[in-house]
Amino acid sequence: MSRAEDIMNVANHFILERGYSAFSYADIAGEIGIQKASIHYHFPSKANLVQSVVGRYRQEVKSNLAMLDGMEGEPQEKLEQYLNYWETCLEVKALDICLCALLASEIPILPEEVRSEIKAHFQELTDWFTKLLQESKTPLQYTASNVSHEEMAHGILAGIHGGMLAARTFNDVGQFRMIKHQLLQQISKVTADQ
Amino acid sequence: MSRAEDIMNVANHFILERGYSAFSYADIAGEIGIQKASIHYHFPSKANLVQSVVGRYRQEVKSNLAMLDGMEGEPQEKLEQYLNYWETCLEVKALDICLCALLASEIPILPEEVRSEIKAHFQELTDWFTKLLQESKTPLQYTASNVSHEEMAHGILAGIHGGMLAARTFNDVGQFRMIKHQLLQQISKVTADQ
DNA sequence: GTCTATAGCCCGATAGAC
DNA sequence: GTCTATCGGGCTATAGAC
Repeated sequence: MSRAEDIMNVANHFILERGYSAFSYADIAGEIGIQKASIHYHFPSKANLVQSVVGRYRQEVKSNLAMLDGMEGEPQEKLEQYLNYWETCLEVKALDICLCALLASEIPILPEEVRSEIKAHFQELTDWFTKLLQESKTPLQYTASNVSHEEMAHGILAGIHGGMLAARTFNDVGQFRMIKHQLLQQISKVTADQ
Repeated sequence: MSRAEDIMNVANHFILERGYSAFSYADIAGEIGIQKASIHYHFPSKANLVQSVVGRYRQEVKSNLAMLDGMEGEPQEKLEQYLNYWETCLEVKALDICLCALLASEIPILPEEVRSEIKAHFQELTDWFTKLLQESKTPLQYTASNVSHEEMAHGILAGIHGGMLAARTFNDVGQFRMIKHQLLQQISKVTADQ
């Protein structure tokens, strides 16, 4: 693995732990065992480093969503897989939430390059949720309640982000599982006994 | 208004804008027109200052919830009023979200005094939502979907927090309004034509 | 590519005059 | 209560040797 990738991996970890403004080149250098100046050789500025880390994260998410798109299965099952993915991440380490959700709270002080990456990521996820919901051939619970596909997609994104923050705050994945269950019920099929 | 209150007001503003680690005594001093040392006279440490600001915020929320408790009206109407309150805050200024929701993303690096205030606030809000939902005499939409009162309460909190972050990220209250509508539909009464 | 050294600035916090 | 002055440390970023 290249040194640049080492740096991005460690940076990713420290951003999740401390946020944009509270992690430093010194943190990364100390963890890898190099000097701060060496990081500047690979990533000239902090804005550049974080943009690279977020860009890499976005690519990873995109390829995961494309993989789900290529699979058999109903739309709700794909959404469930996405939720399961994050549940597993939180089980391994409560710190491990969506990089963009974490950085979003620092929006006003982020460099513009990073801010636009975060917005684009949220937009992509919402579009993906919306497309999935539209693809469903049978009516889902929320459609009976005067909630549009787009509103539900935004509701899913907000629920996931809020649930991640709650799980992290209490160091308890159960907080996320409750949101997951509630969201999955909303997008479940309407059946006769309901 | 006392000097200590001035300081807390300005601190509140800068925390919402920059978060815990990126706001400074110098920011506050500059805004008010005093010296950094004067702030240390009123609030010995940064942890102490932020705990005071969060404590004051929690008191304010508590008294608002108590006011809603004392009013006539169905449980859903009280929840709607709470959502309307935040919608108005966001309309005035997209920065103005829940202080604890904002600080929650910095949980791992916050001083323990602040961390426990945030947890306690989330717990109080969730308890209030749960109590309201239990009080409803008629079945609500979510109860038809195998979602418990407690799960719905957590879903409301997560939705509000995620919605606030989205509205702030895009500087667009519409992002919050969609969540509000979706949540209100879930807690609306089950009627014959649905 | 990595190092040492350092510039230039910001930080929280304290001492002590007034 | 507010000030000036300062301590000891952090930060991003750069210059230049190797």
